[in-house]
Amino acid sequence: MVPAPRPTYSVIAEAAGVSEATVSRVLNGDESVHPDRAKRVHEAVDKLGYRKNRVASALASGRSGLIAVVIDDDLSVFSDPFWGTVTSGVSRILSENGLHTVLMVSPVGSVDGGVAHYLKSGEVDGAIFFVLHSDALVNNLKKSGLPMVIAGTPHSSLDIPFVDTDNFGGAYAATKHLINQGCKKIACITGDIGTTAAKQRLDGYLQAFRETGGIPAKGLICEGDYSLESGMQHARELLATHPDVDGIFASNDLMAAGAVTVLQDMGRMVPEHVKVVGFDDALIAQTTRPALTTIRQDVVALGEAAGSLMIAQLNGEDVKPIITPTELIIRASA
Amino acid sequence: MVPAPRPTYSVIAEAAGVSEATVSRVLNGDESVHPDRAKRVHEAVDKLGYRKNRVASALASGRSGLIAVVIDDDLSVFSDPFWGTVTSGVSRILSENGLHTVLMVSPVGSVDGGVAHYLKSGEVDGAIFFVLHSDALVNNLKKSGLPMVIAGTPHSSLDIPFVDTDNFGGAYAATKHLINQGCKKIACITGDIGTTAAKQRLDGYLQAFRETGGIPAKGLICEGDYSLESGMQHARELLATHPDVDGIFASNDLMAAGAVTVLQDMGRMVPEHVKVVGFDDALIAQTTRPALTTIRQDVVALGEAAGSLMIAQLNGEDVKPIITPTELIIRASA
DNA sequence: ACTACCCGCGAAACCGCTTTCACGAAGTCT
DNA sequence: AGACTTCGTGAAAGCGGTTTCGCGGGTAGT
Repeated sequence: MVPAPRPTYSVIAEAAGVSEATVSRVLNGDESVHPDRAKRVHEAVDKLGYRKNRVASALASGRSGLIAVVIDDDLSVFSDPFWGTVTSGVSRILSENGLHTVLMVSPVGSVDGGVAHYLKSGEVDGAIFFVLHSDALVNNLKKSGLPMVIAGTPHSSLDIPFVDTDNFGGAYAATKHLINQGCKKIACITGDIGTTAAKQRLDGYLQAFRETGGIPAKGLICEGDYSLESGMQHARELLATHPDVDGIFASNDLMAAGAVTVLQDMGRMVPEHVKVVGFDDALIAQTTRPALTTIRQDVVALGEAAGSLMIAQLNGEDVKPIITPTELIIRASA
Repeated sequence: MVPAPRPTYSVIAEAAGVSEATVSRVLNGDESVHPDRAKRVHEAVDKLGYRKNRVASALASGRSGLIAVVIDDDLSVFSDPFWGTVTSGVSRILSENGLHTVLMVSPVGSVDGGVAHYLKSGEVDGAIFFVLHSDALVNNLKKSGLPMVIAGTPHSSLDIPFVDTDNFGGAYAATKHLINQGCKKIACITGDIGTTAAKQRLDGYLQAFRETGGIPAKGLICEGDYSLESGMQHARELLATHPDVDGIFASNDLMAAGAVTVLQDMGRMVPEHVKVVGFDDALIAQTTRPALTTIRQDVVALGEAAGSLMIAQLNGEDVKPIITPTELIIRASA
């Protein structure tokens, strides 16, 4: 079966009794067309069920209406609901602006892999990166003039707009909360320290600590990797080296949950003996027993911020980094 | 700064001393070009760093190399890591075949919303749907001849290829396991029964039950909605109406976790008094105490299956639905 | 040796839309 | 009233590939 051939400008133009150029003007919102003619065009479009061929449009105008979302798959990040949610936020904002999201889940390390080629091929109008470990690709692409936005704080200070959660402030608030709850010996389980988020959260913890006048004892800071297992492992070590630890700030909920499990297995009660605060307010924060006190980040808002930064850029506006606020969610664990 | 203008066929053709037509042939793998000339073309391409403009190519050939992945956002599905993972599987397979993934997160109910328009606009070569509640859009699009794949079993029997987990078999295995463990009174907390997955899992439960010669007592089957809360709520009801329940099969891990929490709060021990089996082998299955016995589905494989079905279809091959197997993971809860 | 094919290749049409350019009509200024 | 703008519009030239068509030369058949 041959799908009904779609009408083109030429048939619309004929039906409306105008030229193709005028059809184009009307359909692209050019104000200078006489209202009567514009109306005729719109009628023809409706009547014939015309839909613009975006590929042809892209070729002629040089704008594809496509924005790439590049997710580094080194860590199979995408199975983390966090990124899925960010992506859906991005996608929503973009589609509200007539743009579409091209998803690229791929290792991003290389400066001339498939992703790089694609981005340079001119098929997309911009790219949003979920950057974790390396800025190499982004840095390299900067020269090409492609509009870019980074979700997450970049490592080097490229002057590329980025969006990020207030990691520092959140971690600070979390630690402060532990202090206010009377904790004297507060440990920190960091995330993968190769990520800027982990560093910033550690800094927030340190800042709160510093304000108490003290310095974290050796061994109170352990480097985890955001996984459940690392939370468990470090909780075990902590208990061994610092049996009197009475507060733990973990850089994400998963590690916090792991720590809670271990603490309980080792006979410590949460929050009576040890208080625990996580980060993210992921689902697991609610399902852990006791439910986790944590730092909520508005993930959808983060995605939307990334999307709107991209749109502002395409409109030639000046853009500044956006840091989205966090919120302390107090539950049972601290 | 003007980005360096990219070379086009005409400069490649000139550099290689052939016509543009020949360049096109070489670059598209047409065998009929003399090896010497082909070599000259390749050399020119390498030397000049030529990259094909995919938009122009798409316009001329009618193939855009883009596949849409359409996710119904009625339920903010995308925050479920499940779909993120499926998507990354799809994306991987597609990009291995030179195709790109266009993500559309949007309510899909309407037959002529933005998504529908886009898909009909010819900008994509195919579409993969994550279908939950309604086949309306897919059904409508079928007429357009667009190659489609459905992830999840469709409600009506459109003859559109789909991929799905073996929901029936998994649920059957789960229930069977409970029976083998000596459970006499086994309840089922279903998922949102408007989804085919929930129905199939219920059927699997019923089948296993039937083979014991019995029929589930009134009230042993409760309709949940895949949420933690609904798991908790139905567990409470079950305990009230059937205090002697000794086994629960929940249609996903989240509800299973909810049920476990309630059981424990009500003084029942898991698995001693009541055994619980979930479905999915989500992260929460590992963090729940006791850890959940569950049915694992290979989510990445599901995505890859969807991608390969699409590719087969584009190649004009005959395609049949793919059902990916499940696996019983025995942990502590049953 | 002559017609019939086949093969590799270039010329040119074409994909459907955007945008520049120039033209005629209408409006403005002196 | 004549010269100068301004404004709306259509003709046409692209955008950068793909694909059809047909030509010239070599091979095959009789």
